[in-house]
Amino acid sequence: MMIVMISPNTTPSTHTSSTPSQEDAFAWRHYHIGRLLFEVQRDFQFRSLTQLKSLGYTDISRASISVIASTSLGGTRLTDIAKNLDISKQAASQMVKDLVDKGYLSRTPDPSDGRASLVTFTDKGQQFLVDAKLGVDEIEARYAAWLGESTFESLREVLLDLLEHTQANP
Amino acid sequence: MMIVMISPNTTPSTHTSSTPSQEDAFAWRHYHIGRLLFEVQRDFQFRSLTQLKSLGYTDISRASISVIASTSLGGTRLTDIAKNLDISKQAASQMVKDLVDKGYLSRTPDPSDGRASLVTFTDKGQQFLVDAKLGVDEIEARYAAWLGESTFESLREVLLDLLEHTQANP
DNA sequence: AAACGATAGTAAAGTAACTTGACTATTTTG
DNA sequence: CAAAATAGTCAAGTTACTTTACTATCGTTT
Repeated sequence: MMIVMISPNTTPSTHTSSTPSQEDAFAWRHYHIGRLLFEVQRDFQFRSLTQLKSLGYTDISRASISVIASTSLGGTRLTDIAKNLDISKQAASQMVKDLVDKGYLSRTPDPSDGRASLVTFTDKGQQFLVDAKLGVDEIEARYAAWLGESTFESLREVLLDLLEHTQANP
Repeated sequence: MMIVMISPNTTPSTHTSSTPSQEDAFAWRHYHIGRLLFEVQRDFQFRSLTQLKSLGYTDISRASISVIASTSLGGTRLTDIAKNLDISKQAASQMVKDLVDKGYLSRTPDPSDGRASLVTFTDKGQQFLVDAKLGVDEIEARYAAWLGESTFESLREVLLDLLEHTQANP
């Protein structure tokens, strides 16, 4: 499979004709890949959270979402959540406790290890996932409309490819 | 100008042959654009912070970087930093105070407005920007090596294009 | 089988990065 | 010029963490 992405048809930003200023030497600050990723990611997060609030999920924060995203339907150990989010076990414990109190998650003893317990979704938690997908789909449709369907899908694949490399080379 | 990005040559993930499970209905969780952006962005942030620490910048946090990124060389008002980061003026004030105490930023009265002051870079702050670029360049080179130069540059342009749309449609 | 180090998790206290509410000093608007 | 808006501060509270110290279970070694 080969997906071809045509980049936006902008004129190259050579900056040669305009008045040179001190800022030019630091123009990279505004266009480096980390910043672009950050800004776009933040836009997505904002839109998603706004949608969730409009659906009545007013008790869900960014941190909550990151914990929920680290929890798989089959159940996930606290330690694995902590590792995945790169936070301490205590921090993960507190966030999970909060989401258990709010009714989205629950904890059951791990049958294969007496020390561990598995964090799982409650019915409410699974319903949250279903509802969250509505917002995600809407945002993706919006992005796809802006970029074009094929460019958007290619963006997804390139990010996935990049992610595989980053995970293989920590 | 037209840049063509060839997506990674992966087999399409149809998931048709493997054992269907409850997880399949929620597989979108792992591949939606928000998550991919988040994970890649976090990788970038981690590598950048690691590099900065190795250069001796042990007093710079993620939040510090976001404030520094919101400050322009010509000087930026506190209010604008707050708006840009979508945090309260008080939070921005505290973060700026911290970076002033650490010697990266300074505040000068705004000649055009008696209420306002401009946040600017000290020499140490400008040196930080120069040093930070080293890490950014290194990470970008790494990403480009993984993706291919043209795909990487196209990724940058697509993100920039997307960002323009998100900013135009808040 | 007892001892030992590693692992899963908790408890409690402290810190970083915020928010909210109340306020002052300027500036802009009508 | 009065009124409303804006730029910023002060103080107190909250969220999302970290650090230090600890218990319980597990796997391994001898």
